[in-house]
Amino acid sequence: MAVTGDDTAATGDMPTYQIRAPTTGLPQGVVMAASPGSLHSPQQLAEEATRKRELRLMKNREAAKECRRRKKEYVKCLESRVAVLEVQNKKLIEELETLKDICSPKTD
DNA sequence: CTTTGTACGCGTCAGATTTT
DNA sequence: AAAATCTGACGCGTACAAAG
Repeated sequence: MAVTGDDTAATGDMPTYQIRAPTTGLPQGVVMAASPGSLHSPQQLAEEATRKRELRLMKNREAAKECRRRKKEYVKCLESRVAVLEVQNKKLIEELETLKDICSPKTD
């Protein structure tokens, strides 16, 4: 598969798929921590840390899904653009050949 | 039927980028 | 500057087709 570093950099065109969504709501019902000031025991602190980590993982999980979805869409866009350009290119080549024929000096 | 190769999606981490 | 968000890379599991 050979995955080596940057991709988009080569072409220099802005990856449209990385435009940010206006608002990122939490996936499922996520309750914020009860005011951090009210935590004391190492036990509670550990639980809080675990909760924070789980929340972060959960958010990142969703973010990754969304990121992949956008990228897939972006790739589809590029592919259809390629298809269009290929057709266009073919037509231009044909036209060029026709014009060449018309303009070529006759040998009689 | 089993093995092998390939494609795909997922969760996670680390680092870059953007927002506050 | 800190927090939040995004994304490339990696490893893992699953599905499926082709080969043996």
